[in-house]
Order: sequence, then C-alpha cells, then structure tokens
Amino acid sequence: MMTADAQPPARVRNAASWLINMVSAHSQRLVGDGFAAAGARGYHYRLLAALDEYGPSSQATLGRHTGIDRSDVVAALNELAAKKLVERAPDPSDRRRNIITLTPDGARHLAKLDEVLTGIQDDLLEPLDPSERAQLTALLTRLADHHAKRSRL
Amino acid sequence: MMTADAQPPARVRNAASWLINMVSAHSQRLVGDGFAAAGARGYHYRLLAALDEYGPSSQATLGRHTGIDRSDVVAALNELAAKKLVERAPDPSDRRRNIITLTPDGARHLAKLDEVLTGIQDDLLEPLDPSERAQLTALLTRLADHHAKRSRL
DNA sequence: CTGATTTCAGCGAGACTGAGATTT
DNA sequence: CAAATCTCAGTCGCGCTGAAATCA
Repeated sequence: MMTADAQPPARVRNAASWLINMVSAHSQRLVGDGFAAAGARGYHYRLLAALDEYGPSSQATLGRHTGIDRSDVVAALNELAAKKLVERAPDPSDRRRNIITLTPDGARHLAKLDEVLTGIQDDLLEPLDPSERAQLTALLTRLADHHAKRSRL
Repeated sequence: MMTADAQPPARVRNAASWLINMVSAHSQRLVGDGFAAAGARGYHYRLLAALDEYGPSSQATLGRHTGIDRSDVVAALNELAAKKLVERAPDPSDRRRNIITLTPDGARHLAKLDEVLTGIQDDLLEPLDPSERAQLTALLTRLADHHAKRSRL
C-alpha cells in the first residue's frame, strides 16, 4: 500500500524558490481565508490601505502605490464603490482622472482587515522566536528591495 | 507632478506576509519566464522531477509527491504526453490506475529545466552571502514544515 | 457498501496584455 | 504630435471543488 508521506522530490524540496513559494502559498491561504471571512480580498486591502496612508488619489497613483495593474484597479474599485467603501469623483483639474476617496465605512472596514492581518502575522511566524523573525524579515527585505530595483529598470 | 517611487503603504510593506509574497512573486516570475523559454511550466517540472526521483508512478501518487491536485495532474500529463516526455500505460495489476513513465526525451527535458532552475536560484539569492542563504533556507524550511504539518491535520 | 483512481467541467485570485476613448 | 488616464475584454499559472465513471 501507499504511505501518505507526500514528500516532493529532493531537488524541488531544497530549492530556495520552492521554499519561498511554499511559505508564500501558506501565507496567502491564511490571508485569503481571513480576508474572505471579512468579505474582502487582497486587492481590496491594499487599495484601502493606500488610500488611508496617502489620502485621496487617482486610480493610476493607486496602482503605483499598491503594485496592482491599472486594469485590476478598475475592477477592484468597482467592487469597493458598490459597497460604499470608497467614492469615485471626477478630478475637476484634470478630466482624465478620477479622485478616489476613502469613506468612513471604508476606514472602518480597513481597521477590521488590519486586525485580521496582524493576527495572521503571528500564525505565520509562530515557530520563530522574535530574533529569528527579525532575521527573516531583514533577509526578505533585502531580497525584495533587490528585485524591486531590478524590475524597475 | 507625481513622483514614481511607488512605495506601498507602510503597514503593507512591513508585514511578513507581504515580504514573503513579494519575494515569491519575483521568484515565480524568474522561474516562470525561465521555464517558459524552455517550453514548460512549473507543473511540468514538478511532475518530471517526481518521475525521475521515484520512478514510474500512478497519477494519484504523482499528485501526492508534487502537491498538484489530481485534476491538474491529468491536464499537465496530457500536455507532457503530447510532447512524448512521458508515457501513460494502464496498470495491469490495478485497472483503475495509469502508470506514468518518463521517456528518454522527458529525462533530457528535465535535465534542461534543472539547469534553468539552478541558475535562477543564484539570481534569486544574489544579494545574500552563503551564510545568509543558509540562514534564510533554514528559517523558511522551519516555516514550511510547520505549516505543512498544520494543513495535514 | 466503502474507498481509491481517473477524468471532466468549472471557479477564484493574482498578475498580466492589448486596444480604445478621452484628455493633457 | 506624444503621453497619461480610465475602461473593457481577454489570457495565463496556480490552486481548488464537485461530480461522474470505473474498479479494488
């Protein structure tokens, strides 16, 4: 009969790219489930957080701040606007643009999602002690910065 | 005018889940592009590697070894079989099963993909010195193992 | 009957591309 | 003219679910 160990091939298991993707997959599942329980998804959180931190913005600016494609920004804002979490208004000083504003409801929703996310960080890093968490964060930040610069060329 | 800094909100930027996902996204882009240039994708590599490491297997076993869903195993094997990289034969001792075998062409293709992947590990970890790479791998392995166990309950 | 295996059809999220219309 | 903005219609990889048919 078949044992249920389910070990991936060693060459796969030991590749840094595989490890990162596995941890990322678990992380995305945790975050995705948490957000879904609150009636949201990742794009919604990123957009709300950018609006809160930078204030009312055009859609193009939101796309730059969140890393979300211009085209997906449109769709996600449609969903947020339908729930009255943001407001879309034409920019009188540049009629190509919409000015997106966080509503009070949107701010409340964001606060809830922030709580969800904070709780999840702890689940995600549970096996690591504080100094190990700091190490991991530092190493990942260096990798993220390095590749972000590379892709901006 | 608008500066092009594109900084995500601080709360997002500092979350471990965000960092992991950013690095994972860069990693997936590197691997995906590399595999695509060789005419493959992640599922193909995982299946070929599992066949090479564990020998001829049923589709269900391949799914367990690669973490690929039963349903996606079917589709990916169709593609690999169409390129003559694997062979599908009924299992005479259990007629529910197919026995999947790596062809010589499949082994050659796998060797090429292995080279691609090895090169990419270096791109991915470029800013880290060897001891930092080992640290990162160790920390990620602990997280991956922890969450793998949790999801097997 | 229960359980395993293969297959098909479909969905959801994230990350894209291309094209068109409008305005600067 | 070129460039920026918004929108719509698609595509792709990955990771899933549900259901059917077959067989142990």
